[in-house]
Amino acid sequence: MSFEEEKKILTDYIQRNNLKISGQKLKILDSFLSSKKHITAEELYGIIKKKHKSIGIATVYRTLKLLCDSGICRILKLDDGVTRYEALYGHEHHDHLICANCGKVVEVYDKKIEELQLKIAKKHHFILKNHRLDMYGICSECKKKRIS
Amino acid sequence: MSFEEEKKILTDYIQRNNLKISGQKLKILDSFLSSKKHITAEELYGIIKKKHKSIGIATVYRTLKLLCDSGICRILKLDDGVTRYEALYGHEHHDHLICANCGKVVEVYDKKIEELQLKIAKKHHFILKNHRLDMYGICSECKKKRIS
DNA sequence: ATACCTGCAAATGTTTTGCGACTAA
DNA sequence: TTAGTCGCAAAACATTTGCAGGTAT
Repeated sequence: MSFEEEKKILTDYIQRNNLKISGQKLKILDSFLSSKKHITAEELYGIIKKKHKSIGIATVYRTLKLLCDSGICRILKLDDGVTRYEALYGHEHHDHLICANCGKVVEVYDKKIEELQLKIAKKHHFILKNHRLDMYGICSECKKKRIS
Repeated sequence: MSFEEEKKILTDYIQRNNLKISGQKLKILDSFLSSKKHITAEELYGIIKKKHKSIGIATVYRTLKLLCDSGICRILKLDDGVTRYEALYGHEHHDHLICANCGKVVEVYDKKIEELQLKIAKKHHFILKNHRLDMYGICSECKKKRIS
């Protein structure tokens, strides 16, 4: 896989902010983009460590923060309390439908809900920047298993 | 202030589960209900410690968990990463409009949004249990101060 | 009496930071 | 050359747990 577009976003951001590119940053970016959605720092660290044994977890944390700052990903906190990171580029805004039993996450989008949020914000004189809508329920598979 | 209703909920829950009432639990309940909304364990601990110097923070955590279990409050995690607790009794469901600059939280409710969520869940064959909608923006005061 | 509860301190788990050596620009 | 970066270990936090003594039922 090649992630030229994200790489460009990152290097542009790095140059604009007088930072420096490095093999570690690119490797972390690559592993992050190749990974499943909603990955934790520890999970990503585990993946990268296989190829690049000497890397430190501090570098993973530092780079994930950099990726967020540059707009490549965003932080996602669900109710389990662990911080996860979600790729943003080429990934339209969406909300989450989460199975409270098996943890499955479905990404959903509803234009009307988005509009209603803008309306609410306007009513309260807020300039809406972003939002998070996480819906918790029981998915059909878990429902069948009668676990709930 | 008296919080007889919440006290009853708690003592009922305690009796049903063969637990024991204690001065600490009641003091923590009282301080929690008297406090501002969306309090953290540390903040609550600070408040209680003024009156009841010997209390331990472990007891605060244990009691907040008990309050959640008994339905008096619920956990609320915003993007700042700290766990907050929100009173539920006499407090209908609502969503949050949060100022990304000053941290102000406005509680909002929109029936249509609630309905649309049920519809989305249904479409994906989920039984919706609950949800969290947090909208982040800039409030009118901060907007005026041109901080954003 | 018997569980449960408490405060304390230690343990845990996650994320951040200080540091000396290293490296990109 | 000179910042920024790295890996490491230590520190910083938030939260949980083990324990020995105390307390409600």
